Amino acid sequence: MTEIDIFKALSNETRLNILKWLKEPEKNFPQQQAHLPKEVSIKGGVCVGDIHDKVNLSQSTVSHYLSIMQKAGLLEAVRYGQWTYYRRNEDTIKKIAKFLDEDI
Amino acid sequence: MTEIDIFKALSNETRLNILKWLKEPEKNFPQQQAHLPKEVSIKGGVCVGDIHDKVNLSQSTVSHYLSIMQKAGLLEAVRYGQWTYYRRNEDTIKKIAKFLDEDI
DNA sequence: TTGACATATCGGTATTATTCGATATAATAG
DNA sequence: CTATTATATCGAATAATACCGATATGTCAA
Repeated sequence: MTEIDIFKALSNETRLNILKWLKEPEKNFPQQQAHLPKEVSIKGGVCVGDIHDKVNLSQSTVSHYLSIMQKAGLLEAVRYGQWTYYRRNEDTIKKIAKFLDEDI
Repeated sequence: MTEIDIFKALSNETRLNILKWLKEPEKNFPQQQAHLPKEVSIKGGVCVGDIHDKVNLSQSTVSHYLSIMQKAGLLEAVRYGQWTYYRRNEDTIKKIAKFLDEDI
């Protein structure tokens, strides 16, 4: 989870798109959280399948990309039943924006 | 010169270091601009050889790295005689910081 | 307990990045 | 002109990344 890993994770169009889409999950994933019961909410989280549906890549590639972004700290994963919900990790995103602004 | 190219250029320790060093050229390159006559000044610029001296990589690799950063828009090159002086392109650096802050 | 679904991982191939030494080019100094 | 110095480019080896399809794992429902 170094700056280098973060920049590497950002060096790909699809991964950048996913990060952008997750800024407005309700808008970009209308079917969002359909699997979750009423009383459970994973704020900002979208499951792998829904992300996969928006991307013209195989399921394994999407899963791999999400894991790259998670390892870089850009996303966090919350498992609910058979689904994994990914959402932005705003802390890291802020941190790297600050790094770029102040240290580079 | 897309955001992707910029993030790729930033995804390398040496290149990141060069960018940081060029923030304070006088401090990091004491021999700086020794080849330039008194009346010529390339503000913030450091020649390839001086950068090469600070890096444990071959001359061809350093030259290649500088060209990657230039193509990404992070650096600009000014030729003076047989030397090429590279300096930061603050416009692009600001632009990418803003992009990360606002669009990601 | 079996089947179906969601996700992760594995093993492979194709492309791209890293890095080098050798050589080409360009400018200067004699 | 020629030798020297600075930088760029070329060609090649190795490592990393981008994908894929197949399979494993984990969860739920019947």
